[in-house]
Amino acid sequence: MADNKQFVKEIADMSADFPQWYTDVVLKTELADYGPVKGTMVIRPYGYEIWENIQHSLDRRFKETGHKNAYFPLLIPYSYLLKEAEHVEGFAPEVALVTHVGDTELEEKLVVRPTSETIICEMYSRWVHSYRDLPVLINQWANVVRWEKTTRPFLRTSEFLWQEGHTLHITSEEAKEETLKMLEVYREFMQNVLAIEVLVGRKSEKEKFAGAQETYAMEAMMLDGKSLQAGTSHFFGRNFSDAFDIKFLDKDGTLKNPYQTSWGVSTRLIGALIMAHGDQRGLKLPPRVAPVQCVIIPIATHKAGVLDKAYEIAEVLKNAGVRVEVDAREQSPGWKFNEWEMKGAPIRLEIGPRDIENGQCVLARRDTQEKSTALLADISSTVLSLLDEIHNNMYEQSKAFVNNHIKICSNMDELTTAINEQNFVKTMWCGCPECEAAVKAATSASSRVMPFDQTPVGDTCVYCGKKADKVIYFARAY
RNA sequence: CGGGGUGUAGCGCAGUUUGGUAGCGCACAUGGUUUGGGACCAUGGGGCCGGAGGUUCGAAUCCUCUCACCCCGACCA
Repeated sequence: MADNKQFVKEIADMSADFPQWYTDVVLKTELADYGPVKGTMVIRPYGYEIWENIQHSLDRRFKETGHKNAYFPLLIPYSYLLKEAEHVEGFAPEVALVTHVGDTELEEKLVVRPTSETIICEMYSRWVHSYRDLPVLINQWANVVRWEKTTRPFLRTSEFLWQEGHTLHITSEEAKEETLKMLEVYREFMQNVLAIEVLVGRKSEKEKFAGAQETYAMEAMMLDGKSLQAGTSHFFGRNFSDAFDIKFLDKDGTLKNPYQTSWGVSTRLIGALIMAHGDQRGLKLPPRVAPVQCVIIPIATHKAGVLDKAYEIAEVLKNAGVRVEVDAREQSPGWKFNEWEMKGAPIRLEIGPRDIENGQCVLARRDTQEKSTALLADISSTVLSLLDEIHNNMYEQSKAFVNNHIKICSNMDELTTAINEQNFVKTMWCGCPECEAAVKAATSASSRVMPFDQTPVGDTCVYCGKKADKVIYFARAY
């Protein structure tokens, strides 16, 4: 027991020092490590496999909604960035520039993409001529570079991996529909794959993407009550198609600019699932992205038949589609139990001589720490349904946590208290940027989203007290 | 970019006040005993103490300057 306490001490106390807990978990579970250049991160195999699972899962959804993947270049002429005014202003301070090749200075500087709107628009302008070419529904999986001043593994790194969808449409309505459709794809993915409850809605003018007409986002609540913007979907109107001269000849014989959207999620989602699901023992991975869904710990491996049985069970589970690993290392079973709990494997299967005699094994679930015995005869169906049960339980917990930490407030006193007590605040806002900024100045909580359900929770602005008709969430954010 | 903190073995730390041969725990290697919640014994390998300069007979320790990283703010996915 004393040893166990010492183990727990290896990870910072979650409630006392959440940021340090986060960093400890990332490093000790080998999700990632720091790169040699400030702000860069190495995604290690255990972390990368989570990303691959996220990718596969999302990619399938993108294709089901009619999108195709493509790949655009990393380097973009600097002049492209200048074409859309708000976009430049938003990104210029943090773009990395390539100015030299060897000793020779380039005629035109090149931008290492911070996002790909500009180059994609340039290419679209060459490809689109007729209404028959629309809609264009393209996604790319890529890395982008944003030279942020402060960084943290997965949450904010100088380079990160993401996907960015870029679509063109004939009508504004169709583009808006696409914007909301992809937001819903993300929301459904968060619920059914990452088991995270999110708040979705529209961003305020201040919080919207540089160059967008409307930005929609999903916000996930971390265990410290702070919000993490987990994905965005933008309606651009014709801002970019105008700036980049994308034109098509419509049925009526007139030249028009198409309407455009973009939407993206990044490796930040890995940060989200760490901070939405973890506990004092470390990671708690949602089963549908866990690299190892079921870890098999053989007990007393020196006894004849134990290891063979472990591999036999692994084979059965693998054939049933379970991501399974036999941990045959020469550590003690207890050591492995703790390590795999820290690494967040949803199910641990213990198999020893006693079990083999009885044709059973022990299953321990990570989410509740409960242990049960299961018959080997139908182990795959037991494990599969337990994985689903764990997923459902984790999602329900996430949902309950969010609901318990949303406070409806009608004035600044209530809001300040609620924010300081690590809650999201649901309140009314008059819509003016001054009130929004004032709330942030007073509490460091920023506006997150205006939910689609605008059922009023009051009728006066939380800051100025004047008549207000917008329901909005405020929270401290990552 | 402001405020705070930390750099000594792979990890966690002691040693710095008061200068005098670089230590402890874990991990690692070998052999043996163990194995159902972080096993034990024995032996062993591993460091020019973040870097540069200075003071000194002598610097992990004192002085100056730097660099890196972490945290909290401001800015952003």
